[in-house]
Amino acid sequence: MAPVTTELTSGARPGVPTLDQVAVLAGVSRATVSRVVNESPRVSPEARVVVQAAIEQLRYVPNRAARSLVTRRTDTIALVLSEPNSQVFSDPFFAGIVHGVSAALAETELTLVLLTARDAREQRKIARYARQGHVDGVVLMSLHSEDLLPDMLSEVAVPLVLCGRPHDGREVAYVDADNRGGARVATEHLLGLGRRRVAALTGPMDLIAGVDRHAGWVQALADAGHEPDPALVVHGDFTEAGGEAAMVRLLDQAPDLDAVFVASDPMAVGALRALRTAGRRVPDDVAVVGFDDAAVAATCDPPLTTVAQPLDRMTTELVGLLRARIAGEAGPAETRTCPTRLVRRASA
Amino acid sequence: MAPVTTELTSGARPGVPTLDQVAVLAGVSRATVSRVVNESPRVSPEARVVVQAAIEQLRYVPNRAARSLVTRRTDTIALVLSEPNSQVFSDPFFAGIVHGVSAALAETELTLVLLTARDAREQRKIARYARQGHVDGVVLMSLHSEDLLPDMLSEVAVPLVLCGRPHDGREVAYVDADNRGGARVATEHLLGLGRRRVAALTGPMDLIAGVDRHAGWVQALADAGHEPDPALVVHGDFTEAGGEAAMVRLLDQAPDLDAVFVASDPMAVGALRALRTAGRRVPDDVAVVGFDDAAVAATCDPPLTTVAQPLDRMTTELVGLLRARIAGEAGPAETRTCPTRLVRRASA
DNA sequence: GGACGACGTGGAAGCGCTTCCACGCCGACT
DNA sequence: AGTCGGCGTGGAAGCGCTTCCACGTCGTCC
Repeated sequence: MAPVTTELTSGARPGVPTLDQVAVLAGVSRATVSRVVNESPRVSPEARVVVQAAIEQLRYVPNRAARSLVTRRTDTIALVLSEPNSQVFSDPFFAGIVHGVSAALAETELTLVLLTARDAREQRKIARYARQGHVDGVVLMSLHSEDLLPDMLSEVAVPLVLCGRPHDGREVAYVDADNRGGARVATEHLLGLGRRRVAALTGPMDLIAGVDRHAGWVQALADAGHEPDPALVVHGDFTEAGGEAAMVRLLDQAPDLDAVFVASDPMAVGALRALRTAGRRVPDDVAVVGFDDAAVAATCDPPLTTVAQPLDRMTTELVGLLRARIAGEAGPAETRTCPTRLVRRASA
Repeated sequence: MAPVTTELTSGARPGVPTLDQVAVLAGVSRATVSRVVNESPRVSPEARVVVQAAIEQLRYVPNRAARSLVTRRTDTIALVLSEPNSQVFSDPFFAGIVHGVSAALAETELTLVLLTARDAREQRKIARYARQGHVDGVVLMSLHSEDLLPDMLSEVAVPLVLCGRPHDGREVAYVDADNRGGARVATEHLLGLGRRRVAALTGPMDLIAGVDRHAGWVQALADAGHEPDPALVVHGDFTEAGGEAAMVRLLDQAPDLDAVFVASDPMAVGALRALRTAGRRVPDDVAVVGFDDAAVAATCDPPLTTVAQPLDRMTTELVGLLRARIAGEAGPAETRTCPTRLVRRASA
């Protein structure tokens, strides 16, 4: 009897044993094996031991497709990077978020998959992926203003948390740094140094972080009674090369600037280079504050005063919010805005 | 009749229609719908039209778990980054590979998931993930010498291609740049410039790219009749900060050096900074050649002469090899070594 | 004109798993 | 001593899909 069953079910993939085979070997039913695997309390200690031995011996691993077909769970969450510019992919902030989320998940049974979408076509592919039930939840980052993914994923009704607040103020769970507050503090620091012409080298204005950091700069200047001067702002793209080019333009537009708030550290590194090339000393002639507190901020020349984001906290919140939503415990659209902190170094 | 069936099977997830519902709506059997979905030729044009309309109307998407339970395919491949140092994650080379593989897959029905493993525990998690049948194939990159993943994945018997040749010369499919040749050409270029004391700032020696690039430098010097001088080599870690520190050490060990081959562009940027700080002019006092042809190589000061790797070609080969193996067409352990190219700029 | 393929279709089995339900066993009550 | 409840267990259904097989229904060939 038993051998027949074994042969029948093991034929196709000898390397991958099934529940049945474990059950046969352990001399119990499939139901019991399943209970042991899923740590149900309704199993006697003896049965548990026997089954575990059989699992060990066969090196049994449950088939995920079969399991998720019935449980409708996958124990997988996706981190979607919606970014046409592949260079931004190597931005230390993204790397930090990916690293942090991955670390926050390490202790759990959840697996992280990273998906990238460079255009509408790939966005659709990702929405389909989610719709097909490949993942239990999604974290969306680097959202551009006209991004379709939030809409598409809402429609799919998959648990969703954004990294960065949404552009349109829609009801959706998100975690963000206090970009506006951080930029304001950075600018106030520059003003406190006695600088009168504080420029801004912003990020892309279709990224909410770009918008908010710009807004923080505007606010600090306004609070200090400064007139807004369009010559003092140039928009960058968060890359080092972009930062250098933008700084060149800024020096051209406003040769009398004596300080600049740069919306990201990679851009600030580029800006430092442009300033050096232009013969401006940092911080003597031009004080510089960056944003991110990336590794490079501590090692560049001069070391960069910058705004640190609490990456650990952000990623923990991200994962917490998403898990709560997956568990169905979540209220509507919880949000978390994490405080930033000015890190003083030599550049300002 | 029909309504009953519909209700029975649609109960749980009203938003996600099943094959049955499509079949009922189209007035055909599930088998026929399945054939249409899978583009089988054995369907009449009329049936096809009707079914497609029903699919459209219901916004039907096949359930991946159910499908892969029977087909034993997932249409997903994993790119595994086995790297404890999270900073390396933002290395432009990795970003380029991820981007390229993702692009090469864009035209196919395959989805790319990115997995990272920082320690043995996470490596085991990934092996389990593969063993559970979540992916059809795996690309492994950034392999350290004592990495367990190649062994674990071979055991799982999942189609596998390495990005970078294996340390132990084992039989396994891989794609790699001609790191050794590139390093040799770079060093020969330095020698051709008349430099006599050509140092090497290597990558980590537990990464095969680090080993091979070092070997190329050694070979070029040997070919030119130079005695090996341990003072001329320092090991770095592929990061900018590491490159800077290593350059400082190198200048200390060999103050008379007049050229340096740096095994990666981020390190070269750090090295340039160290050289400037030390008051050495580039290329006048010290000529510098990097490796990667990262974006930063063109924009740094001075622009970096560097060795370009054919990323497009490498990622195309990677995907091609893996797909062939998944399809079962592959012979044993095919390999591809892609030629590199010296890009001349101002630093050497 | 009758047998024979080819072709499109539907029925049904089964992929590996979870979970509901029923069953039998035991100790603890009345 | 008889009944009851709890507990561990096995049987069986069913998750949504693919695919084998059998079954008409044609057009075609001798």
